[in-house]
Amino acid sequence: MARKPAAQTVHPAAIIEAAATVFRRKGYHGATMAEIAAAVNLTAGSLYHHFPSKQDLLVAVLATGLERITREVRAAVEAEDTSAAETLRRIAAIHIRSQIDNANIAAAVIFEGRALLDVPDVREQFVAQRDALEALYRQVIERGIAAGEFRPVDVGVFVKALFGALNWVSVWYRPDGRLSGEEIAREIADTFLAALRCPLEQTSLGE
Amino acid sequence: MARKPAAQTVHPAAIIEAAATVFRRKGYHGATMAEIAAAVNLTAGSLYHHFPSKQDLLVAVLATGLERITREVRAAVEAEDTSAAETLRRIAAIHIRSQIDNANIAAAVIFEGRALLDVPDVREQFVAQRDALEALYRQVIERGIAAGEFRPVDVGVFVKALFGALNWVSVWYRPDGRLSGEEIAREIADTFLAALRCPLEQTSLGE
Amino acid sequence: MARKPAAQTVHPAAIIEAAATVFRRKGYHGATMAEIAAAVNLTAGSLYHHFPSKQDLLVAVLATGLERITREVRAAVEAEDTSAAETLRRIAAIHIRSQIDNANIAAAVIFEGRALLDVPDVREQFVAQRDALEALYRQVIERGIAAGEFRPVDVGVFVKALFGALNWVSVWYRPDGRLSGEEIAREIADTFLAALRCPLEQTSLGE
Amino acid sequence: MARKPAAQTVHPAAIIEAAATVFRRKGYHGATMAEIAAAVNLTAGSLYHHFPSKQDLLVAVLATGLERITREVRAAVEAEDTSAAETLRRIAAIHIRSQIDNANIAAAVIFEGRALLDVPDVREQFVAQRDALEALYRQVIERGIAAGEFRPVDVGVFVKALFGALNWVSVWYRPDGRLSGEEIAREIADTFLAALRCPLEQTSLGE
DNA sequence: CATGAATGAGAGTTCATTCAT
DNA sequence: GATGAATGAACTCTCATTCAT
Repeated sequence: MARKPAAQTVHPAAIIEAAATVFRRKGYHGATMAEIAAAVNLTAGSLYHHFPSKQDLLVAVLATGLERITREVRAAVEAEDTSAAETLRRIAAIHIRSQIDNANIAAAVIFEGRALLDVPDVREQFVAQRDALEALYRQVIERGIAAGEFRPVDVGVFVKALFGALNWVSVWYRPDGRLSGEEIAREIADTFLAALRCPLEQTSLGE
Repeated sequence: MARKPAAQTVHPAAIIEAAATVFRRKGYHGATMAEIAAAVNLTAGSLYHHFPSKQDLLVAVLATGLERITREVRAAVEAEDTSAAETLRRIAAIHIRSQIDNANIAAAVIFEGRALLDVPDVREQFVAQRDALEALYRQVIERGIAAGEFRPVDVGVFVKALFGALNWVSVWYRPDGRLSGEEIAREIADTFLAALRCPLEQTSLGE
Repeated sequence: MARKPAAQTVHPAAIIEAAATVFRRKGYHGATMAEIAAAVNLTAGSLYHHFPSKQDLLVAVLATGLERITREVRAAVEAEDTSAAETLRRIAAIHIRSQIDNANIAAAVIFEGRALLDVPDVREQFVAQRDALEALYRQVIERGIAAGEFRPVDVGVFVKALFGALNWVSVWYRPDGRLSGEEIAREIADTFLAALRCPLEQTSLGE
Repeated sequence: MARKPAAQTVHPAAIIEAAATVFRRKGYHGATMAEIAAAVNLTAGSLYHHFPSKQDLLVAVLATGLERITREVRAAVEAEDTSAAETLRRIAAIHIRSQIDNANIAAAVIFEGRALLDVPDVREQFVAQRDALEALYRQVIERGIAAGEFRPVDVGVFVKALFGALNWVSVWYRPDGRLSGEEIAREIADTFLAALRCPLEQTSLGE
């Protein structure tokens, strides 16, 4: 009751990428194992030789995405060879490049993580990893403020706003758009750096 | 053996709110008609007396959310009684208040619209409505730049960044958090206004 | 994506009987929900309106079978209007009639209970019910011995042997066989009663 | 990266025993080739170098079990060196020892044979083998009756009852129980022998 | 209008079986 | 011989949807 062998070996990474692609297009619950499998020329059943469940696939996607960007951002943050402002530029560039180069996985991290939130087992790890990434951004802002490089802002809200602005790129970026990823990163970094350096008087003066 | 139906007439708005709540928690595909129905003390079958399909429910949720915020934002934008800066403050406050007061519907607008994107019929309307809202923000920025109130920025990217920062509130806001919605709105508006007013020289000087 | 209504209401008892029938023919694991459903003119999905899972169906079958026979046997045992020997005749008749009249359910009790043994939740209840039935048989034997009606035997083994002999009927009985259920019951009761009354010397003399 | 295969040649008998073990625990349909294979340190695929199908495994298990006990019982029956009573004692002991020493295979013979009943090919052979065994028991009873050693009983029912009592041991026997296999065998043999020798009057006098 | 039963189309998952290595 | 990857069929269970009552 079975038949044919198949192509070459399928790499886990390829499956993760395929899963992310489908998750992005359909959402976790809307995605089917068959569709993911087809994307790597497998049947649904065969997928189970590589991942024990759909949920594990999501976990793998999220972990991959978070690890990748966290590693890079951490390197930038820990390389204390430069000013906080320049560090912020760098990590904005990393963040956006990550969203463009690994668009599917990055989008899954942003939008599909929620599907794990009611699974206590995995929830913890995911939330921890996500918070760790955010903490790195917070660290940069705080360092800049401590050094007098930035004006004091509410770091909590500021970092969330920055995160929101950067993550949102994943929603609207189109490869054939007007601007490249670098340009977008520069614009966004400019915006937030301007906000961090601008003398308070200018800002708080309402009309 | 059956009893009289307990509740009075069910208002469509209540169903929409219920649907939004479930969509937010489970995602559109993860939500079930039974769960939505239960939230308004109905059974799945009864829901069909009010909405012809699950998809129509989503359409209603999204339309409701977008109309509500668009109406308010439009009023603020068209009230040309004040500066662009103040207008931007106002719409930030509206945007965030909307996300807090109608948290479920707002979240659905942001995260579940995607589920309609592969349904050509509805897609157009949703995208149009969404773009119309964004156009209002763009309008404010452009007016401020034209008036010399703001420094020239890349309006496209700037508005997306602002949108991202504001929408992201829906992800992290907790009613019992440190800051109120107004405070959050003020902080975010401050940030973007600072960026819009800051003399370019300061910003563009890298290290 | 759905269609037709159907016949009259399906009684849970009918589903339980249908399930027992299929369980008997194919075994619990070999049985399919579709097959059970078909036996009551339903589709597999519809079965879930009546029983939440296949396992629950088995639980219901077993509970039904055990309750039915236990109730009858208990009545016979508690009716202390007669000798132990007569009581034993009566419960043998009940046991076998139960296996003939409710052949499918009875067979399930005997052969499919095992499928529940690795489900701790249900295991307890099933084992308890089963042991309670056996205890009734034991009670009869013990009463007879205490009354001097029966010679002393190892009650534990004796009851198991009796149970085995009676249960085994479910394996070999054919409605079109040479003997009726009553006749079979009489033969088996005769056998075990003879054993209980025979002077020990006769038995223990080997050759 | 792979290592040398660890084990020496796998004996078919070991696989049969492993299969029986799993069959007993899970039932034929509940058992998986992977689980059976794992029990002999193989993978599912490798099992097919030894047995062409799961069904063949079951056939082998049943045949092994039936052959083994049949051979021993036949030897005891054909050794006409003793009385029918003593022969019956011997075969009861053999039957039970077989169920204890080869508990898994014996249980499979009793409970899993059913899985072959809808496979015409194999059905015949299995049923024939099973009936042949039963015929040996019948032979002993008939010889005893013919010799006047036993009172006349309905041989058909009597043998089924004996079989049931003996087979049932496989359900309840625990190695750490109160009685040894020999003791159980003696008790059961005592019971049936008593029934066979008891003067009819004693038994047939009901109340 | 409300309901519950029914449906049928999957969805995720399992598994016996095959086969290239 | 052994292995692991692959397959496809089947299975349990879910769910949007329909409709008689």
